[in-house]
Amino acid sequence: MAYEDGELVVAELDGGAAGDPQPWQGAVPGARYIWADTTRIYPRLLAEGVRIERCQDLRLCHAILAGHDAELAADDRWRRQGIVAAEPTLLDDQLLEDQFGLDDVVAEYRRQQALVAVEPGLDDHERIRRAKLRLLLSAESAGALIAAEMAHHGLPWDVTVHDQLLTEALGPRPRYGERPAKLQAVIDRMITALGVGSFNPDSAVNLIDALHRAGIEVTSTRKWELEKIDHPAIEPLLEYKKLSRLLSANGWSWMDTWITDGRFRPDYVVGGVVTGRWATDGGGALQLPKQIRSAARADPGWKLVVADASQLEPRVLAAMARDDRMATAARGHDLYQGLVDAGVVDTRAHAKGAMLGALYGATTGYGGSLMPELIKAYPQATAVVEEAARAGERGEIVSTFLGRRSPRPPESWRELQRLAAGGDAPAEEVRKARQQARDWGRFTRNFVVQGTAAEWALCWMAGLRQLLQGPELVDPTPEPVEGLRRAQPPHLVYFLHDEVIVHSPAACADRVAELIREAANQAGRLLFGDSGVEFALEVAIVDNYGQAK
DNA sequence: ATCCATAGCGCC
DNA sequence: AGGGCGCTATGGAT
Repeated sequence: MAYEDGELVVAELDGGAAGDPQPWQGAVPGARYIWADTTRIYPRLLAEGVRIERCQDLRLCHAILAGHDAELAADDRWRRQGIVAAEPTLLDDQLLEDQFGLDDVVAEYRRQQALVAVEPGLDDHERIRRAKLRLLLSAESAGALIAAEMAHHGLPWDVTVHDQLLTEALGPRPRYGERPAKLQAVIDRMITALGVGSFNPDSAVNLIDALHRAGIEVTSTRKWELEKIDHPAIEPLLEYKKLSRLLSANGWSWMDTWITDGRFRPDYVVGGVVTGRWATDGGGALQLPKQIRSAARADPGWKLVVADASQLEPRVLAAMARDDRMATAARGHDLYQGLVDAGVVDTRAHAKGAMLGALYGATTGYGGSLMPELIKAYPQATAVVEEAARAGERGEIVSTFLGRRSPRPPESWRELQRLAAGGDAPAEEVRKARQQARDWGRFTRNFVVQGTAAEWALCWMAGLRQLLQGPELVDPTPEPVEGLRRAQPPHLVYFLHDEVIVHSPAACADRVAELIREAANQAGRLLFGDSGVEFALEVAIVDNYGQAK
């Protein structure tokens, strides 16, 4: 079932009848495993205690390369939908095996390699483009391994603490179908204050109707609209919204569904966002509210090492744009303060507003109004996002630093642009077309920075994962007494765009913190070489996640 | 009963 | 006003 060719090791998706010896009796050291889909294979290996050092995930790499090669893109067997159904069944497994034989895996690998190989006769520009793509393919594939390993280990989660938090906020866990006592009390307070009789506060229609009957003129029930109103019912209403959100999104049923054996195991979806960010499939791991983070607790004798990159996106922008002046502002720990110190803006809040405005495409507010200042001070960096926005407005594709490409605007978008460009289009259509073009421009503007930041984060994690396998951290003692868990080295357990958590034995947590910083520096150099940009981190060694930040 | 869009809000 | 997501509940459509 395994095919070896130098460093190339091809592993079939699955093979043989139940009971046959599996192809992996252990990982081949140093080998790069080439396979169709990490999510299909690696969880099973991890369950057997097998850890892989490197892989190439052909499905993920296909998705990236499809933006570069039309012929490859046309082979839609490799699209995610073709490989993983929402809920895979045994039939899907069978179809998959019929669809992808070993030959298909080898052929796809060869085809992908041909697109990124450095061959004689290529000019410098093309060599660099290919080298970046190779790095992106490795980083994405490493991400696939890391996501599976995170799911395997899980974020340590204390359901007792979680239950206490919920009980404190909402009252004791109610019987099925009932409202927690404190939640009901808040509703009662609100209804009394409104004085219009009982209604269902979960229904936006009922709620807005009740507010109107009480003489409160609102057009929506959004928090920020309600906050402006002076009425005794507003305070309990906002409190209700907060509590009901906690209950429905991260309450007891979430706990029952997502916490098993004291671990939170969300399904990360590598490359699940167009920009290259990860998504999750269930569990909402990327929206874990601060309210309940203290339930994420290290095991006894262990620590959580929590690290997040400070102002990652502005730093990434400075590095990818080779903007030395912005790199200088990023030299300190606080890039926004750096902008103030450089005399570009007067306050840190303004610096942050201006920076985020540049990244997201603000046109009004002080974010928008400070753009001229920012452009004057940092022409290099701002040109990168401005050009990306202009390209998007023209319907062009933009690219991250390593070469992940943005999607084409939809056909309906192109149609409207063509119509508006025609000359005799109604003024209303022209206005809509212009609006739509600006919207797409904001998307492409943000794409290049968000996507490159995602690449930095992948490289950071991939490097860290390797450093955590260093001999100093891996306990070499043999398996202890039967039934006891083997001593584990520190391992990644959580990822949130620009933040990681490592679960580490307390004794080596300090060293882990150093390695996280080292990995951040390495990632910066790996992507951008000697850009002069520091990738500052906030690192905390804590017992629970709530103590960080 | 099931699908889909929307409102609203959590995270970066 | 702005970028990217996922999740829950609601309510209309099928």
